[in-house]
Amino acid sequence: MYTYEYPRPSVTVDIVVFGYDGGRQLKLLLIQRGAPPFKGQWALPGGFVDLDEDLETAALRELEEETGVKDLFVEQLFTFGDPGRDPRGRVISVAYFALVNLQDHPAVAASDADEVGWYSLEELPELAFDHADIIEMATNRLRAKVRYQPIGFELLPEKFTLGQLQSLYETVLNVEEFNKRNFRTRILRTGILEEVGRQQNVAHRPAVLYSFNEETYQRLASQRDTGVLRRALDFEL
Amino acid sequence: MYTYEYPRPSVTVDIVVFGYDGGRQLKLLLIQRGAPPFKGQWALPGGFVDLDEDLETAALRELEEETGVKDLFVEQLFTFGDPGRDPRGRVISVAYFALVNLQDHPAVAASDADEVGWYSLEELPELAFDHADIIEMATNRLRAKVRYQPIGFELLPEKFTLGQLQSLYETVLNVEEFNKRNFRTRILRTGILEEVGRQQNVAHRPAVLYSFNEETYQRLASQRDTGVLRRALDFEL
DNA sequence: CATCTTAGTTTAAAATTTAAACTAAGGTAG
DNA sequence: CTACCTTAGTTTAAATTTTAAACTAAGATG
Repeated sequence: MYTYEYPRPSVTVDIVVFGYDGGRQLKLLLIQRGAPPFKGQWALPGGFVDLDEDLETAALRELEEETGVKDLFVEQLFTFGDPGRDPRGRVISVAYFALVNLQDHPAVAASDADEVGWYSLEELPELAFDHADIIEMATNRLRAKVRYQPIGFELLPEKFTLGQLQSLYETVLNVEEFNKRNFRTRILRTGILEEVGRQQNVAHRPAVLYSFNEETYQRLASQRDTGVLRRALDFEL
Repeated sequence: MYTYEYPRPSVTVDIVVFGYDGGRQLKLLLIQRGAPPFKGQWALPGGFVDLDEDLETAALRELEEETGVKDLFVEQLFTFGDPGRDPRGRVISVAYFALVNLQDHPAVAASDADEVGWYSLEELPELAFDHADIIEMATNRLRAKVRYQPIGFELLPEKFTLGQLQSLYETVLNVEEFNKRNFRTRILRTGILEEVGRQQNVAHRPAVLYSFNEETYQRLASQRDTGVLRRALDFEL
């Protein structure tokens, strides 16, 4: 038992993981709760923060324990602290936002006796706690961020074509179709893509494969020259 | 005394308040700590969250208690939770980011026996805890945000001239001088400014006074038409 | 070898951005 | 009352960027 002079809240982490499989829908990683409260309902992966553990570490640990997913892009989203958001008492949750490509992280090893699943963002089940709010904020963040930081690459496999990249942007931004020529020109102009080969065995002209050049990106970003990126990623809607 | 089955961290809020007085430097609101740890050193306003109180409410309450400043623009910045960031034990701090104009919130009523002061952002004293990191992140957020959201208005008095607005942007972004004609054209094109009179008793041609039109802004922002704003606020550096 | 599908280019018209030279409106000093 | 100082604000033409049409390219398949 632990005793303190003043009352203290519990602190948890929750993690919103977006996945992309090349289709027209983004996916979201959810677990089915095996214990009360909200037993049987779907929720975000997450759990209590250990006292000697960094917040981001806690989020990644809980994610791996509950879903087997690891090695992915992650950043802090927002801290949800409404009194009353958790029926067990005052629970403050630091929410994280993560991106992963489903090719490289396909199977999800269920553990901790909870079910795990990838849900289409447009067809989510009823969610526990205030997790619907957290997901809404994460979705807004993704849509905003994709327009000024090259985070889209986190959702694609190591090597990808410009067509795949364009489909991803169209999916994230929920847009019918961008102008192909201009998408190509804008993206390539930034210099953050690197040619790394060609498609094999496709029943049409094989596309050039690209990979994301982190080095060039860091140079652009640090030079305060983010205008190049912003202008390139700022598609007409 | 309060007893729990598992150990719990303490949760605090800290608030980074930027002020602007028309000069070439942004100001930051700091308090001098009256109690250990870091007694006598300067720090951000902040304190412990009450158990039945919203996080933002806690930040605003602590700010008013410690500095007398209230009624200002505020948003969540980031949650700092490194084990070891506070010598008293595990303390997780939800940091907030705030903007205020110094004309309307000039005097700062010291209370709680601490000293209070506005410091130039370029000449900060040594700071307690990890508050230097928090301030650095807040400054980056301000510089990034000013380019795609019209938050600059929060730092100016109700009525202002285009010259004042331009000076503010030059100060925030640390830029010598923007092109006057283009600044004017871009800002006015958005329609978020409203003419509300003229300067009086100035030794030169009196400028038109403007105020921020929240309604137009909301309309633009909700229409997903944020490109108008981004393009207008995206100054060449 | 014709045909299908997706990849990728060239380019001219339209739109926007840039910045130079200019005019305007007050106060102040003599 | 007039010349002059300071800052406000405009007009506009040249330079640049964006847009989107019509086109060519490359491989697989039957």
